[in-house]
Amino acid sequence: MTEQQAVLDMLEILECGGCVEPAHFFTLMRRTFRIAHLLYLEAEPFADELKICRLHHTFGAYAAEIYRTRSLHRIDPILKLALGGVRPVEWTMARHRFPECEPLFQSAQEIGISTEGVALPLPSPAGRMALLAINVNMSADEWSTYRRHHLRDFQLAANLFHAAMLEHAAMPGAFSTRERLTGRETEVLTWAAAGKSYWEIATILGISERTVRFFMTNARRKLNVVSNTQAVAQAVRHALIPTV
Amino acid sequence: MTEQQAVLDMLEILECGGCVEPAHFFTLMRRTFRIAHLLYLEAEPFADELKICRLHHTFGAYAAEIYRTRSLHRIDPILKLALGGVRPVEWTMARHRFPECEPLFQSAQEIGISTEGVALPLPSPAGRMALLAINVNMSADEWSTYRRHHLRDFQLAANLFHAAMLEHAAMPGAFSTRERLTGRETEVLTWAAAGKSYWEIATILGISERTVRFFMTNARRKLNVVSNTQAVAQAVRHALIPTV
DNA sequence: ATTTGAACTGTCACTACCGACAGTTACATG
DNA sequence: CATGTAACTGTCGGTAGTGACAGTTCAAAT
Repeated sequence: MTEQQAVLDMLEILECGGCVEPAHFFTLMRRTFRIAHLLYLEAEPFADELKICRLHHTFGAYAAEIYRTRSLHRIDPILKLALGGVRPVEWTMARHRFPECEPLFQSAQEIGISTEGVALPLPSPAGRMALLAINVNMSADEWSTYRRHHLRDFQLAANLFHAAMLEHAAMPGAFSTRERLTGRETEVLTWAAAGKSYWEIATILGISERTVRFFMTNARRKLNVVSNTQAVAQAVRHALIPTV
Repeated sequence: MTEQQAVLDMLEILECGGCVEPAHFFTLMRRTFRIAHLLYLEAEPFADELKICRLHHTFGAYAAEIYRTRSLHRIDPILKLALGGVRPVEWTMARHRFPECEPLFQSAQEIGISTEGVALPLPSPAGRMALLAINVNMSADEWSTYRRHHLRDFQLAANLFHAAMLEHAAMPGAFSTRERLTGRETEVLTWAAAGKSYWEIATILGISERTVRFFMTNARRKLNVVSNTQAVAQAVRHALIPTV
């Protein structure tokens, strides 16, 4: 019961935003739970590539070196599953479902890293994804029980830490200087994103082609872009127009 | 402790994917916890509008009617906060921070709905957002303690249910028929999304303008679209190109 | 009552885009 | 060796997009 109390206390600390340092969070987690290692990754997935935005972990430089030099990210099923879904990914489950990823787990064993753990997907707004991977030094049975009791703690802790990370570094604030688009500008952009030409949009909206171009020009100016194509890319990225 | 057991059992049921019916999930939640009402909303936010994709709740038709006729969605701070962030939103906190939303809480009291609760943001891939709102019939003190103990359960349950909903209806499968884009096609699309013309892209990539058009044509064909603008919109939506 | 912003329209000249024609080269896979 | 895929290039003719010129109308806000 005193353990329960420690967990609740830790979650309260996290919720009050008292933890934006990854190292601090990792220490807190390892002190509260029987966790061997932690990894937090924020990335932008596109096609089958990954653009890493933030990466923090406790596996050490040597493990990272091994992972990089052997290009293990190419076969890592945990990355694939966690950044592509919203459900917790059990490491052993991933291992059995993707036989081609054996080199990854064998490399881990080589350098003395356990192969039991779970990865929690943390979807973020704006198409980015993150994950918190938790690695434990336990037997399969032990882990099964431990996981059952603490997955909820892991999930909430991960969410709160992720929230703190996002709020902390939401600073790139390049989009605040943006003028608001009017209703017509949004409509015109929406139809352009659907592949309609000026003439078609004019017909759809029941206005003249010249007027469509007028709205589009205003939209380009407000978005600070040089072509309709770029305007639509911006609008989709910043969720300024709905999916049709 | 038997209550703890019930909670763990419920979470296990959810994790095994045994619950994709919202009504079923709501019943399970209300049986396991002291919850008055639940609401699950999946929506696509754009500008300050909302496109509702899925909505399930237990508040009843009358409450929904009141909410709609009085346009309470316009002032609802819970929608705004939960669909714009990743941190749990406490109802009373929202009420105090946004004085202009009083009509919402007064309407709730009018029809006998408690004003204590929490909303859990559930970010989804592809720019969509969802939330699970939990409404309880408790005094502020009671709720404070209850919430402290069970927020982690709510969060995990919400995540697992949300995952089940996404997996269940990911079927609109319009994008599975899509051919994979090659490296050059992706590059060309990326630069087009950045507002570059064919000539500029050709210069950047060190190839002829004709070749740029060749790649773009292939990309349009593969994406089944009619213009570069539409191609870029599609590519951004399906996360086929990185943010530059 | 004036100002502001959104919605709307027209013409001209230039540039960018797009489809259809018809190819070459290099590399991997069966 | 054949097949396939990616990367690459050229030309022609038509359509679409873009900037700069110069306006009107209507409703809401100051």
